[in-house]
Amino acid sequence: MPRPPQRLLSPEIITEAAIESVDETGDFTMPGLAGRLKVRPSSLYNHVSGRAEIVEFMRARLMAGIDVTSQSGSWSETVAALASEYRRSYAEHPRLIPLFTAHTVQAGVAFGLYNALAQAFSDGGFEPGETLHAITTVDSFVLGSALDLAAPEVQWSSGPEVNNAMKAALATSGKNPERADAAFEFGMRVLISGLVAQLPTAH
Amino acid sequence: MPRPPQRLLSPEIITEAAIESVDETGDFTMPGLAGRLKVRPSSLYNHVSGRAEIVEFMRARLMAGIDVTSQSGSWSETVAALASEYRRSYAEHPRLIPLFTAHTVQAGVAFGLYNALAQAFSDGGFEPGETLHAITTVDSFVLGSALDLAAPEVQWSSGPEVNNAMKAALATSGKNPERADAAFEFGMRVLISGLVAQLPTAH
DNA sequence: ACCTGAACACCGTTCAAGT
DNA sequence: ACCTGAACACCGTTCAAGT
Repeated sequence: MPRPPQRLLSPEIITEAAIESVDETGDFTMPGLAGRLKVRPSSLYNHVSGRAEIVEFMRARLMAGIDVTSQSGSWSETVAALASEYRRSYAEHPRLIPLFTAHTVQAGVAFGLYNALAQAFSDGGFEPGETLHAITTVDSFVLGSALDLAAPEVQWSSGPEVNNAMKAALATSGKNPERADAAFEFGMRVLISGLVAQLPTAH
Repeated sequence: MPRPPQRLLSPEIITEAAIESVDETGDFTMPGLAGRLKVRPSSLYNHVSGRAEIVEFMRARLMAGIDVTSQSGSWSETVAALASEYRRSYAEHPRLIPLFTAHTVQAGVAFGLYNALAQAFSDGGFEPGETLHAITTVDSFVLGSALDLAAPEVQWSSGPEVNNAMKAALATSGKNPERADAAFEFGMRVLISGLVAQLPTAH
C-alpha cells in the first residue's frame, strides 16, 4: 500500500493517542499506539524520537493547560489560585502522573507557572531563598496530592492493627476523587496559612 | 551443575539486590538481578511471584525502616518528627520512589506510621475527618518532597523567559541533596504552623 | 526444594526499501 | 516526506527436566 493522500501522523496526534491510552489503561506502548492510529510501530519514529519523547510531549501538553493569569487580590490568594490551577490540570489525567515521576522535569515547560509563583512570593515579601523553597513546597504538595488522586480506592481493611484514632478517621472517608479533592482543599488551607505565618510582618 | 549446597536465594536476598540495582542505575530487570546474584532469571520465580512483588517488597522494607516511637512533647512536634522520619527513610534510597508511584500503596505496610499520625492529630484536637485529611496532606507533601530529592540537578538555564523574581530565587539554589533538604525543612515549618492554625483553640 | 535451559509473547528501536 | 516490513536486542514469565 502506498503513502496515503492525507498525513496520518504528527507529534500532536501521537501525543493525543498516548494520553487516551494512559487514561484508559494506565500506560502506553508503541505497538498499542500504532494500532490505535492504524499504522505500523515503525511509522511513529518519523515524528517522535521515541517513547521518552512522547512522555515529555504529554508533560508539556499538560503544563501548557495551566492558566497563570490569575491576578486577583493578595499574594496568598494568587498562590492558592495557581496551586489549584496546577492541580486541576493534573487531575484531568491523573494516570499520567506516575509516568512523569521517572524523569525530572526539563525546565522550560513550566516557566509560566514558576514565574507567576516567584512573582507572588516576592510580592508577599519573601526573600529569594525563601521564594525558591516556597515554590518547591507548593510543587511537592501539588505533585503528591495529584498522585493521591491517581491512586485507586484505598483498601484499608480495618483490621485489628488499626488504632481507634485511625479507625475513626477512616470511617469518614468517602470515595475518590471526592476524598482526594477534600484532602487537597484542606491541605491548601494549611499550606497558605502556614506560608502567611512565615512572614515577619504576619505576627 | 546440580543444586548448590547453600541456598542461593531468598525473597530478602532478591529484594536487597533490587535495591542495590535501583540505587546504582535507577531501575532493575529480572535478568539484571539474576546476573547480580549469579543465577538464571527463572530461578527468581521460586522465591517471588514476579517483578511487581519485588517492588512491593522494596516498599515494605523501606516502610519497615520508619521509627514511629517518637513520643516527645506536643502533638505538633510528634507530627514533625514522624514526617521527618518518613522522609529520611525515603531519602536513603531516593531512586526507589518513582517505582512506588505506579501502584497504590497496599495498606498494611504503613499501619505504624498512619496510626501514630492519627493518634497525634486526634490528641491535638482534630476531628476524625480532619485527621484523615491531615494525614493525607503530610503524606502528599513527604512523597512530593522525596521525588524532588530523586530529581537530578535542575538545569534551569536562566534564559530570557525567566522573570526577575525567579532569577533571584534560582541564584540562591545550591546542589542536591542540600537544596532539597533545605526546601523540605522550610516546607515542614510551613506545614506544621499551618496545621496548628487550623485548630479552633489556636487563635 | 530449588536451580536450569528452552521457549514464548511482547516491547522499543533501527533501517533499507518502497512510493 | 513518510509509511512499511523485516530484523535485532531485550524483557517478563512459564514449565518440564534435572538433582
